[in-house]
Amino acid sequence: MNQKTSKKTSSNKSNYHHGDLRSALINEATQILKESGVEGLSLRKLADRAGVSRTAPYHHFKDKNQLLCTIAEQGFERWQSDAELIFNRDDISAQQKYRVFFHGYIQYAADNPELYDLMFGRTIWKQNSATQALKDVAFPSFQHQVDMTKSWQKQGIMPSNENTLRLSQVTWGTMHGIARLLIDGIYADRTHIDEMCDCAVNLFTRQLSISDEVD
Amino acid sequence: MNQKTSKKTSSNKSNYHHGDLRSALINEATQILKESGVEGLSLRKLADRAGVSRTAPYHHFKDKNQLLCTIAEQGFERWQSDAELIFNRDDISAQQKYRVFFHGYIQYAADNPELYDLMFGRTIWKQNSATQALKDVAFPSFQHQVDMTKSWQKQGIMPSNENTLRLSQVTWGTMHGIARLLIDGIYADRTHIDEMCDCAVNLFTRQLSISDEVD
DNA sequence: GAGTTATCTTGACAGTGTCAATATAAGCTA
DNA sequence: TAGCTTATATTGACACTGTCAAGATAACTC
Repeated sequence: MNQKTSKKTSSNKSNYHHGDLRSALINEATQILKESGVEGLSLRKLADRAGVSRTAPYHHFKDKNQLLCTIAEQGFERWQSDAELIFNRDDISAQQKYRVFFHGYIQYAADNPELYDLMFGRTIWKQNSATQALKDVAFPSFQHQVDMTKSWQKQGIMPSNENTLRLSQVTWGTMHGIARLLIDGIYADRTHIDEMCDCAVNLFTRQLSISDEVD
Repeated sequence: MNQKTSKKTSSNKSNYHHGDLRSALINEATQILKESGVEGLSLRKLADRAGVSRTAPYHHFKDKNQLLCTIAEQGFERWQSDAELIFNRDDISAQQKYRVFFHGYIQYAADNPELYDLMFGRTIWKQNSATQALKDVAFPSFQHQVDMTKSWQKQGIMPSNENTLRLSQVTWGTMHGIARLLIDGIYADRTHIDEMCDCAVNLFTRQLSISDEVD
C-alpha cells in the first residue's frame, strides 16, 4: 500500500481529507517510537509517513506533547490489562503472584523500551506536561501499586512493620530502576533478567516465616 | 565580569582568541545544564554565553556529545570522591556505612538531578555514544559497587546466599530507581527521601542476626 | 443550494547541530 | 626580526526541528 493513492478505495475522487488521520497518526507514531525512540519521532516525518502535509497533525493534536501523552496513555492501559490478568489468576499462591507480577513488569519494559521510557520518563513528567487524560490513567496505576503492597503485607508476603507507602515506593523503585538500567543500555546483558528479578523478590519476601509472621 | 570585554585584563588589544575557552565552555555548560537540563543546553546558546561565535566550541569538542561526556565524567569523579569519604570513615559500623552510602547516593542525585540524568541517562548510554574517557571513569565506578557488595556479604551485612552480581544489580537498581523517580518528577515530595532510603536499607540488611549469620 | 465547520494546504519564522571556507593571531624556527 | 606552521575563531550555508497564520477544500447542516 502506498500512501498518496490508497487512502480510500483507490479509484476515489479525492484524498484531500484523509478520513481517519487521528488514529493513523497514533499508529504510525507508535511504530516510529518503537523503531527509533522519542528522539527519532518528529511530527514532520510522521506527517510524511501518513501521507499528509506537515501541519495536518495539528488539527488532531494541540502539539507534539499531546500526541506523546496519548501514546503513553495506551501504554498504561495495555500494562494495566496485562497486570489484571496476573492478579486474577487463581492457580498460583499470592507469593507466586508477586513473583510473576515482578517479572511481568520488567518484561513489559524490556519488550517496549521506548514506550516505557515515554510512560515513566522525564519527557512528559519532568516538564509537568502530562495531559489530564494521561494523569487519569497513570495515577490510579500508581495507586494500585500501593493498594497491592498493603494487601501483600496483610497476607504476610511482605514485612508488615514497614510503612506501606514507603515500602511500595521502594519496591516500585526497584522494578523501575532495573527496568531503566535495562532499557537505557546500562545493563547490556538481558539474559539475566529473570535471575535479577528472582533476587529482588527474594529480598523483599524472604524469611517471613521466621520473624515477620502475620499478626 | 562581563563576557566581551574582560576576557583578558580589560585594556588588552584583542579578544579574537578567548584564552581559555575549553574550560569556560565546560563551566558555562555545567551551569546551563543545572538550570535547564540537557534539553535546554544548546551549543549556540552556550557559545553566545561564552562570548564566542557559534562554531568556536567545535575546536575544543568534536560535537555536542563529546562535551556532554566530559561533563558526565566530572560528575562521576565528584561522586566517587564523595563515596570515598564515606567508605573511609572509621567512626561508624560497616552497616551504618551502607546506610550512609545509600542516603548519600540518593542525595547526590537529588542535589544534581540534571547531572545525574546525564551520567546515567539514555542521552549518552542508550545511543552508545560514551567516549572512552567517560567509560574509563564510569565502568570502575560500576565495578566498585559490585566489589563493595561482595564485601558487605562477607561482613554479614547482606545475605550471602544471593549471587553477588545479581545482588549488586538489584541494590544498585533500587538506588537508581528511587533516584530516577525523584529527579524525573514522579515522586514529587522530597521530604520523605530519608524514610524511603531507610526502608530500602532495612529490606536489604534486616534479619541477618536471625537467619543469615556470617559463617 | 447556501452557510458553517472540520480538515488539510502552503508559507513563514525561529531555533537546532554541524560542515566548509576563511580570517586572525600565537608560537616556533631560521 | 621575518616567515611558516598551527591553533583558534569567524561567517555562510544546509538540513533539520516545532509551530503559527492565512488560505483552500470538502464534508456536514439547514
